Amino acid sequence: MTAQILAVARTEIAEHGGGGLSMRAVARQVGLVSSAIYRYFPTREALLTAMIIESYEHLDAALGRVSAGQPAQRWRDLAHTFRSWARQYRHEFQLIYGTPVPGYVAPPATVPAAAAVAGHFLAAGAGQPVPAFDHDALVTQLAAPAGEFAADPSGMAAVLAELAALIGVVGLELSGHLVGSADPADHLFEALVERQVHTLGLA
Amino acid sequence: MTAQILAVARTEIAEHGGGGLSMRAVARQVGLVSSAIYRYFPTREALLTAMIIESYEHLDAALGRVSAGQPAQRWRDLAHTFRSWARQYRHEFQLIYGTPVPGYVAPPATVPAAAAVAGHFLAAGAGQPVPAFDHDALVTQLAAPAGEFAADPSGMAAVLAELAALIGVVGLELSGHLVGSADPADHLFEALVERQVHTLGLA
DNA sequence: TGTACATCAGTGAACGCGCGTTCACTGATGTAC
DNA sequence: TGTACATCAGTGAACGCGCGTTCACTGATGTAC
Repeated sequence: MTAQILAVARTEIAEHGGGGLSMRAVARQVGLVSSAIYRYFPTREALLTAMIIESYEHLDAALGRVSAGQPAQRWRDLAHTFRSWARQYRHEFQLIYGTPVPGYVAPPATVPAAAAVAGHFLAAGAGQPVPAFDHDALVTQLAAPAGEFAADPSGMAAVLAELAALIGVVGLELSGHLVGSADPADHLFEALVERQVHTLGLA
Repeated sequence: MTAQILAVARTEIAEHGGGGLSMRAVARQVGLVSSAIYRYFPTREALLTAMIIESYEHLDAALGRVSAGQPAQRWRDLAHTFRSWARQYRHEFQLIYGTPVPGYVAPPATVPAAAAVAGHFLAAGAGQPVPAFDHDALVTQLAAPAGEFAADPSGMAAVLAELAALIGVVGLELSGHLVGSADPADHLFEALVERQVHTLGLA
């Protein structure tokens, strides 16, 4: 039943976005009276949190299917998988990386799920120092988190910046900001990824 | 009166985000009865559109205050101005670059305002070819739009990608995704901008 | 095998709310003669 | 200077809606003796 609710909630989000997730609508579609859903999720916020975690795991799983290999190729594959996933599940992407749902604060439970996603990119790209991001203050700041991922701090900084770039391009693409210039964004994305491989020293 | 409505709508968006913009709430705060606001904006969507355009213009004005100078320094200044503006007016930033308000499609009227913002970055950074983005298909795709901005097509591609990176980092920062790693994001941003100056060939 | 009881998934009515939008109206201000 | 009329900003009641959440309840299923 819980699984059924999550499944319906997923389609609801796919249709109306995270902000439009309604307990009553979900209950309706799952064949329950509106109050019955509170037996499974005590609050709208709880359901939203579950959906966010699910989305991270969904993306994590997609990235997990990328085969190991040379770092450069692995980075390319991860990047393209990321974009494909985002295009296919745009509302899930936006649930995770878009504007936070108003009035909602992500509880700590979502952090590990988010970290797992970043982990794929860190594992592929943050193995070695990246000169452009090798600045004292930055390296100091990232020393501890980089340790957790067995990554180089400057490499981690670079990967975070490049992951942000991927998210940025995909976000612009999905929300139509590239219409009239680089839409469809295939070529732009391709070139960006190649530039990243170079910047990260994976080539 | 129209101006007063826009001002109140701005504070409402600052507080509740674009999705939470309510005609009744705005009317209330401007001292009108709820129906009276329809004399000024025929529809919630119309008010939202006005707000989006205002936000672009607001950002455009901030970027316009960046003094001319050497390309590298100009790019740095634009980038930092962009981030400061986004941090100061986070909901306006998200109104523009965040998840589209559900059910809302940006009308063509917003396009020139959006282009003006991009124009600052293009003027500063897209003056010359950028080898990493000098791919046939991409250059062909961007030939026409680059012409409108008197920019080099590969330079334009590079600037679009780098602008997306700025939006991406700022977006992650604002939505708390960097907590636990590169938050506050000052150092990361600094290093990113420096890397961009290099990638764009402005140094 | 049969009875008494606890558990628990689901029901249905109700709460109080805020929303976007319409519509017939009032009443002040301005214009024309 | 005075009257008639048009304009138009703002009013107030109402429409129909969907929402999150609570609460006392029914009724089936399972467990204990």
